[in-house]
Amino acid sequence: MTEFPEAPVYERLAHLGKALSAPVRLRLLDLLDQGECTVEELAQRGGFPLKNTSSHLQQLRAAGLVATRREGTRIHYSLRDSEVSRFLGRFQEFAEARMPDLRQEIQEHLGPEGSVDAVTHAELDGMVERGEVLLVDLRSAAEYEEGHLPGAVSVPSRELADRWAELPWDTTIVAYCQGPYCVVSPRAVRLLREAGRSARSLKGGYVDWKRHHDSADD
Amino acid sequence: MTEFPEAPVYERLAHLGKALSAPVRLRLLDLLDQGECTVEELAQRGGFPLKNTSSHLQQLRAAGLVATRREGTRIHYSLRDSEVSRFLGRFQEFAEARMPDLRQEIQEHLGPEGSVDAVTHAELDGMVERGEVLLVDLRSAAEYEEGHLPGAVSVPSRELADRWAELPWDTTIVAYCQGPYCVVSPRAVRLLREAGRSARSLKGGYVDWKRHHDSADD
DNA sequence: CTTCTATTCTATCGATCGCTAGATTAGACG
DNA sequence: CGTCTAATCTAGCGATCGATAGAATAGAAG
Repeated sequence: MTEFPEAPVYERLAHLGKALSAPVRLRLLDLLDQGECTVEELAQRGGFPLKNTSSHLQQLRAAGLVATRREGTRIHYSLRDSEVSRFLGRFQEFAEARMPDLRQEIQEHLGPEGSVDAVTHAELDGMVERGEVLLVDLRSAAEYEEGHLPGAVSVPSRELADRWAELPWDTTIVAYCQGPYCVVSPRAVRLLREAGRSARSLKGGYVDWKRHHDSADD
Repeated sequence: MTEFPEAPVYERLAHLGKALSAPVRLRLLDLLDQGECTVEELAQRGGFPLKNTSSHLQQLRAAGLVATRREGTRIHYSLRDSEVSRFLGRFQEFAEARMPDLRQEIQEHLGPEGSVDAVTHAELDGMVERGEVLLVDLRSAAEYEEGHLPGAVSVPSRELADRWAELPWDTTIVAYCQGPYCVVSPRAVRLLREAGRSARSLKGGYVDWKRHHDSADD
């Protein structure tokens, strides 16, 4: 390995880069941004093998990005503080801004409902003020309990197909799911539109909203 | 490799992390933050083999972090825009904030003159207003020409030992070098203090100053 | 103390990455 | 057109990393 005077400092800096250099770890961080989770929950939600997940989490811990809390036999992981969440937001924003293939990949992954058609935070604020919107939280009941947008109704995506008739017809539905790369809300919007409803997806999902609203408190 | 639904998106995001996961690349980015450079200059300043440097630079280019400009037979590299510089600043700040071993390493690397004793930007602004400071740029003449703090005098560190007597005795000397991890200015401050001068190092060096002053313009 | 569960530790394999050295391209100069 | 220089491309080696499976730990429950 090449040696240069400042090497020790840059090697430690590179630890942070390494922590952010594996797709699995980036996904885990986004999952943790939903709220505290056990290793098992993370493995299940992310679709990773358990042992693998554990190992990645420890790397994230070594980089100072996540914290652990023991409760009985379970270990709960969470982002170490809200700064981590904000940093992740900036990291993703920065990456999207200068990697054209990433932007394209996101477009393809989400479809138009999740990207170009999505409601921005500024738009949402205006719509909420004018009372012309119903916020629908598509995540699991557990995730909704951990925290959700003010005024949002919990309709887990699995139940949406059976329950969309309950939703009022006189307002636009703005649906959101976990985060900016989650396909759930774009899909739900497509379903609702096919049912003749006025529906849009919230840009960035819950995570992105939280990132912009944690700055003040916490 | 583990496959999960959002994998393609997170794989691309991980490209950015990978770009930031090698000490050499992080050093190159900081060097480029001084201004445009040819591959050869970078290799020389960083102390890396030329071919190695070229290869790393191309990875940075693939990640959208640096841009190239051809001029005759030489190729000049530079940060792609000032956003990159700001992002790097945040990356380093974030890493320092949550990796205790990194902070410690920096302390040891720079000594007290470069860390705890250093002048912050806010302090410097006040000192400049009151006219009680002489700014000394310790970098090479070429780097000084590329850009420097307003009012700074160029005294390349090699010449300092011969020229410190020229510097006025009635003001505090604030010396700066390339960046936050550069040992040049702390060393210079030590030398000047041993010569009975009132001297301090500028926290973060030229790069850090530039990062905070490019936000407005550019 | 034993048993059970959640998680981590250890060892191994294959893939990737960084470093090195030789061959090659792109442009400048005579 | 050949020659020179700067930089990149290619191939090979050793080190590291991620995935996997078996062994081991820490705490809860009996």
